[in-house]
Amino acid sequence: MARDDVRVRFAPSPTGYLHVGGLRTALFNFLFARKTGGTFILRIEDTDQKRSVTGAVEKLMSTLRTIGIKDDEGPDVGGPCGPYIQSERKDIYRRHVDRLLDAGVAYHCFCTEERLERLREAQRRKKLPTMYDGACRDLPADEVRRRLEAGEPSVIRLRFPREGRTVFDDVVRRKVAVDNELVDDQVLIKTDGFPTYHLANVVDDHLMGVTHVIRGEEWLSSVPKHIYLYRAFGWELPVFVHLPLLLNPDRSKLSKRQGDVAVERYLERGYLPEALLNFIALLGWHPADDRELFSLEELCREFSLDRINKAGAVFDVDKLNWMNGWYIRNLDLETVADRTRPYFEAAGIDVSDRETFVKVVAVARDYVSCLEEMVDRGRMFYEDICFSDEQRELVREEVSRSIYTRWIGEMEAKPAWTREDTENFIKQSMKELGLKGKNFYFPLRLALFGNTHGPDIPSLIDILGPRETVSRFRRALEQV
RNA sequence: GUCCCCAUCGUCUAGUGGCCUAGGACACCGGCCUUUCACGCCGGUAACCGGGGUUCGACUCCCCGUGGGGACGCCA
Repeated sequence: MARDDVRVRFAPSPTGYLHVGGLRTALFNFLFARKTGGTFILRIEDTDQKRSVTGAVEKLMSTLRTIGIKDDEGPDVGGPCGPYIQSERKDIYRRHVDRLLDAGVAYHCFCTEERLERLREAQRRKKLPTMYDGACRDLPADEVRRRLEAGEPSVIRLRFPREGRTVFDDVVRRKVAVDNELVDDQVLIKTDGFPTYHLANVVDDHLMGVTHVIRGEEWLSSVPKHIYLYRAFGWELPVFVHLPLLLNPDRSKLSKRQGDVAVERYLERGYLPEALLNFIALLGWHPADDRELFSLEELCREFSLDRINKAGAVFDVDKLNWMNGWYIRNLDLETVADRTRPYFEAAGIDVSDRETFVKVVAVARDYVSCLEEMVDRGRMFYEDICFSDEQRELVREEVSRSIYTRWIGEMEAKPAWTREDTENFIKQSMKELGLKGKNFYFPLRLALFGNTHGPDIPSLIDILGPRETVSRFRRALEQV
């Protein structure tokens, strides 16, 4: 299977955002191209004018770019098979459908949408399969010509054979068979002159030299139509690879209604491209061993079509959160700081003191599963602490006040204060005040950090610096 | 309703007839580490949908059920 002329494509429709299922399809295509040394094509399927959203193509490409999936050919980088936007290829489809018309493989249909709707309704009532009844399938040629010339709205349908059986191979499901009589006369060209997915997809895949069609399982049942088109044109079939669906927690097809499906939403909240890609690669695919932390380069090396799963996969946000947290904790600290910075700035926090900010990130990253959460784990280093009633009670206790007073005295007496000084004085003051454990540490952390739980005291004082530390003790002492 | 596809812990999955007393990861529970929480480390609970075959032997192969999903649009 390892051919060096592999050509695959990701062909999204520009709906305004990138669906996580789409990202998975894009990723698998990309990985297969990289693995085989093939070409990854990006093609925009915008043949539905009603669904077209302005700016969606640019947004889609920018999302793909930030996530690290780069196309070898596409609307942005060009290539020998352009244009890569289907709305700019209208005449190509028109030319091809004429060939089908001439060969009698397609026909004009004048049925109105209302008639079709009534037809389907009647079929449903009679518990029959819902499909076109072929009313216009055998219209006399002169009648067709007359109605066309009269300007009557029409579509062009595929004249699908009514007997026989279509059997085809799929890399994931092996053999799939469908009785031809159950395959509908699919509309190829709509009233507005635009092609439907089925026509555009087959024509473009052939013209663009696509060797492997890797896409979601929702397309499996329309493969017979596509195969019939390939044969009608006299073209070689691509290899079909239908990926298992991504599912909601209730196991229905992953949809907006049950959580976030827009990749942009995850990116906004600080899910790292590394984590998103790693996580999504494991949905429907598994490496040969038990590893599950992979960089994109490693995925490119390990990926193979024969380890793709058949069953649908639930998109488990819990595991994504764990994996994203893992990346936040294990990626280079400076890199994480760079990527975290915009979140603090958006919250109006001045983090221009880089050295301090990196320290904040270093302690905060142990607590979060996405970058957005870093702000709540780090803002107390930049903002005045606000105590709850319960916390204020602890701060006001005599022991607490004695700790603060003792520390202020010690720190003000010393011109410089190091981390080592903190460590030493913790021991010393504990002994002096006769305190230990939580009785000592909770009041201390509360005054400095605003919470009894959190990073260790030396880290807190290291980040705050002696001046701010002393002033926080004073503020604690002022609590009434 | 019709057709197609699928079926191992709650979830993602390993498993291609004996290596399975069914492995890993997330989540959950417990322990350790630690001044606390978190991180980390260690351990635990937890699954082969059911019934028939085939076979010396089935999680693995076949059939039938059952369950789930997808498609059935002049959407992709």
